[in-house]
Amino acid sequence: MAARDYGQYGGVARAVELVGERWALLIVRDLLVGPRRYGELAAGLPRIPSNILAARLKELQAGGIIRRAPRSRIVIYELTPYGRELEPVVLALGAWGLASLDEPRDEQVITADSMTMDLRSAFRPQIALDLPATAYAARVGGAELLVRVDGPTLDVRRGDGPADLSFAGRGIHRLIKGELDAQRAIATGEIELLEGSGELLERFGRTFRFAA
Amino acid sequence: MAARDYGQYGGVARAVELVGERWALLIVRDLLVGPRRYGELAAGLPRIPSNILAARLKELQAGGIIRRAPRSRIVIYELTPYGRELEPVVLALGAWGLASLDEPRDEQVITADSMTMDLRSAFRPQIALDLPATAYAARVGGAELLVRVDGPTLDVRRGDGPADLSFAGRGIHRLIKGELDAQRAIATGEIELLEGSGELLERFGRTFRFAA
DNA sequence: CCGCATCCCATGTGATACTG
DNA sequence: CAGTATCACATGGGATGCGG
Repeated sequence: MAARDYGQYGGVARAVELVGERWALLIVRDLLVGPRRYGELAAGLPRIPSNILAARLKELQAGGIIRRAPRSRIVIYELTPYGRELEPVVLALGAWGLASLDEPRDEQVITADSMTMDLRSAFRPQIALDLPATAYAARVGGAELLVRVDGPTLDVRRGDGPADLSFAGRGIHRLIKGELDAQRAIATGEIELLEGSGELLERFGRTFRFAA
Repeated sequence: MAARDYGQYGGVARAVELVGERWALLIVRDLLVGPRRYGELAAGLPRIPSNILAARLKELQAGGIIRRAPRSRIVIYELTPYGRELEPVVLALGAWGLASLDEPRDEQVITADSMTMDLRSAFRPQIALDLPATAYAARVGGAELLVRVDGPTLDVRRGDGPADLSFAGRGIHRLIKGELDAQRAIATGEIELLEGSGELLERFGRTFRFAA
């Protein structure tokens, strides 16, 4: 049950003993978006076997990374303060991984929490500072996100709502990476504009951009 | 042979598919210190089975993270530019892991490369800026490191050499974490002063400090 | 030697089924 | 809903072998 150890004494070895097991960092990623129930985690990690999810949750608790939310009638998992300190790690890892993403395969899902963290990884506060506050509604796969940018602050939440620009499509990551121009994305149908102007999609592309 | 995938399209999932397998990040950690031969990697990862090391090296090559150094008669592994972009990730992960390190168990080894990255994780350039240039020689376990701090720059290399302070002992991490005061470390023998003053050990402790 | 490849067994993982 | 139980299978660990 205890994570297998590497026989080394050092920061990186200790870290991978705590969160290096398969699925562990994806659980942490989703919990960085917010506290989640067991079933929500399972839904956000469609291919994780339930016994593995249960085992990881125990290990992460034993490691002091997550805990069951106290004084809550239902079971809710949340990060401890120490677990929350993984945020820069996960954001950096996500940014690094974004760089080598190619086009999504049909079998690959894009979940709300995953997309949320990708947007956080790619968000450029300095750029957003000079742009007017904007609300975007994005639909990708089954996930609906409401993305509010206001100066240097970013707020992403699930669900729908009023937005300046509403769009859908699985080409969002490639737009963020600069591989896909906003105009072309609309022209080829890789991104479908539901409401709002193409200019706002360009603004989105400037606000969220993977910095090589 | 291809890393098992998670069925998700996103930055973090992609990243853990590339470097999430057991031992992979420790190999990257050591290669961040410098190019290494197969045998050097094996020596720096004492408990890795040779077949696993061979498998990981292939996977990391396939992922574009490492390569065999070109125009070299002997086999040398080094990071690609993309692999080198993992440095902030590994440093952040190392710093996070340092926070939950307790005392080293006897069976745990401290390797030169591991210690080097821990020092990089804990180095505080702003603090060092106001301190005189100093050379430290540290011996911990079997590893000998020559640590040169000059203003905001840090240089760590293996081996011995002239130093202002020379010390040994397995208590260095706890000194860095502030759990152990320099005076006490000397008094209890957790750190043995070979050459130089206790004041220099305090300077070391201020220069390398894990920032919670 | 160095850079792996093979073999065998223990352990971890994945799919499915099941329970309080 | 929140997990256990079970079992087939893939992967990891340790020892050993082997060609260049």
